[in-house]
Amino acid sequence: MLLPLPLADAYDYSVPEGLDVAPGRFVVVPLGKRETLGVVWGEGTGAVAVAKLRDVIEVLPALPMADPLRRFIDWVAAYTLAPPGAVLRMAMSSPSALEAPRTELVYRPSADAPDALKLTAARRRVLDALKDGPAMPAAELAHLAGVGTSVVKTMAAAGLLETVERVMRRSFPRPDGGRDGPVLSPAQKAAADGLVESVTARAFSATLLDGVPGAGKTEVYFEAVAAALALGRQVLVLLPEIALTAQWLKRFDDRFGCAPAVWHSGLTSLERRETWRAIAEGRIGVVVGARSALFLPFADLGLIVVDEEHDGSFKQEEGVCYNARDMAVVRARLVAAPVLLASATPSLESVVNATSGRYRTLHLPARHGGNQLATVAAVDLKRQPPARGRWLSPPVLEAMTQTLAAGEQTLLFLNRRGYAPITLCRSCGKGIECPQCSAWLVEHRFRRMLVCHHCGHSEPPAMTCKSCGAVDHFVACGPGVERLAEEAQAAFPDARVELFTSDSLMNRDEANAAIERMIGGEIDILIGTQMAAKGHHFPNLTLVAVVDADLGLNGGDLRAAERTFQLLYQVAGRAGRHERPGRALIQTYAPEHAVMQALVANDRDRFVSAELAGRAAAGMPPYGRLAALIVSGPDPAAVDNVCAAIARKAPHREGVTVLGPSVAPMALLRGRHRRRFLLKTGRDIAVQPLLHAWLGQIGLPASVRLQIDVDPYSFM
DNA sequence: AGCACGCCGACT
DNA sequence: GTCGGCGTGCTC
Repeated sequence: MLLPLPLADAYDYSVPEGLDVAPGRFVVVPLGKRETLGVVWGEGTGAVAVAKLRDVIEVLPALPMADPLRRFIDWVAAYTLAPPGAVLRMAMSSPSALEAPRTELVYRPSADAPDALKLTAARRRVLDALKDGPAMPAAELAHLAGVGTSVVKTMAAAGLLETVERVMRRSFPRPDGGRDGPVLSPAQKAAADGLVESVTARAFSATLLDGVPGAGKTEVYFEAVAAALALGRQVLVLLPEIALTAQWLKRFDDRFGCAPAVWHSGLTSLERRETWRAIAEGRIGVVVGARSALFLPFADLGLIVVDEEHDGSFKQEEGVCYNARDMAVVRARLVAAPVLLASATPSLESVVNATSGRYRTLHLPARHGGNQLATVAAVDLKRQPPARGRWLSPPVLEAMTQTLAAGEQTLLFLNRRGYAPITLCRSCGKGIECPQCSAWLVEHRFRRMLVCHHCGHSEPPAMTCKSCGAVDHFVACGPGVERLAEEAQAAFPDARVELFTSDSLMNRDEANAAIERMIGGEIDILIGTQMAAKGHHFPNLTLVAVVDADLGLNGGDLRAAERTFQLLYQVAGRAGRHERPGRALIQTYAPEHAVMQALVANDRDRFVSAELAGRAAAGMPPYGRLAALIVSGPDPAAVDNVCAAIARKAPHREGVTVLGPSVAPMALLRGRHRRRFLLKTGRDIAVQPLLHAWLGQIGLPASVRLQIDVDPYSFM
């Protein structure tokens, strides 16, 4: 039995006579003093003494976990070096879905109905209400017939009605794949035909759909969704959580006549349970979800779409470290279904897979007469700096003035929440730090709090400096979106300025309302973090200003340039997506940087080739493999001891380099001191056996954790 | 992940 | 004298 716990292996149990424990069955087993759920994984190994084995308590009536999903769990565990049970846990995210579903009593006329003439008027109305209709619960029936429930109950007692127990299930509307889609351009049509073909082939294939913003990628993959629905198969669409917006759902509804099932962290336990079950029973046609949806128990998965496939949020960096984009390809292979990766700025990994022929590529050029790409210009902050203590440069202010005068909208993009990223004491020069992390506390004026963006610690702003005791000597340094809003409002007192961040908009409804206000023209200047930049189309938005384009380039990690390019390309693409031409202004201290040059020249491909050449020369992904080891614990000395042991046993092999230990950029996180190793190997070396052999020899004190991140995305 | 066991500080 | 804090270790 595999238990959804971070145990090294499956556990063996004895099976009492008469229990059906076919592989995949969900079971309840004893574990220590408690009971836990598990899944039958296969025959026991015999490694545990028979005397130690305990009996399976119960086999649950739930549908068994399908073979491809079990193989997927094993595959992910083997690849990420996570305990298989930890991966299983992600596939059992709604344990209550395994319990026997709740039932209700419903009433229908009994077969031997007596002479209707002998009935009272009330009783006749009850029978009329049931005529030709479905059986229904007493309350509903009584309401419909205009009687009390006691009439229904006595009729049942008298044998006029009979009761049936019916399982209560939430019903999900079936998206209609047969509806006519929009008229596609010839290029869209060609791409859509290619995708439909791979869906009907009912075989594994991987396709990269590469198209500029506004080229109509969604419409194209909706054709593939329709084809899968026509075959009666299920579809999974993975989106970055932030891009799962009301606008996306509306487009889906317009195309298929109803909403898809959604899967994300915000669902209630009831929603999770009903959705999970309906997916397992094949009653749901399309699921749109964040990365965790990859582990849902699809009955008959016929297509996986990973939209915005380059997005870093597909990478999970805690617990089981996996990249949902890559694992989606694996899952598709195991269920023999096609997978589609879509992006306007494909990841370098996908670009290489496409050019090597592992993925098929479909290109979507910009549509004729359709959306014009914004013209992008860099503002050199060395030559045209903002006024002291301000963050908007003269060219940006000038462009905003013109845009306002034209009655059009501006987006100021700054990927920094809060008022100011650092608060300094003017007297001693020290910044206010998080007590648990090596990070500055960020001032949030909106919430009147100092907040750590890494661990969630927050404290009210103090008057006295903890370092030197100076009173009221604090000064906010650097811009956050809240401060930018203040500046924009001061510069344009008559403009309607609004903040669009996860702090100012507490939930989905508030965010949707803000989007509606923006679309409805009730906002002149929108100020936002990447939340505002992803997945929204604002028809009257014609100016985008990137306030600090260099932000993502600092730190200089492997993907800094790639990430910055992808983000800014996407942000710039927000401007002028309809009839109006748009422009994007990018404030930077490094206008000569390859990222800025590529953005200004709108030359994505040249940037990608240059970046790939650099990666190839350095033996970095996608041309080499990386694995990160993060050693952490509350006691730095204990952490260093473990690091020393790891370093001593480091493999010495051709094509294998071990870097570290080094103090992690986030040297302290949630009170744990952190050190990092980086294992770098050639593409042809399997890192898992290497890591297994290496780290298997390391003994860990209980307080020290060793996290393995195969294919790391960030380097914090 | 739970849950117990175990060894050191403030309470009836 | 105990209650209880969470570090450490085990569960087929």
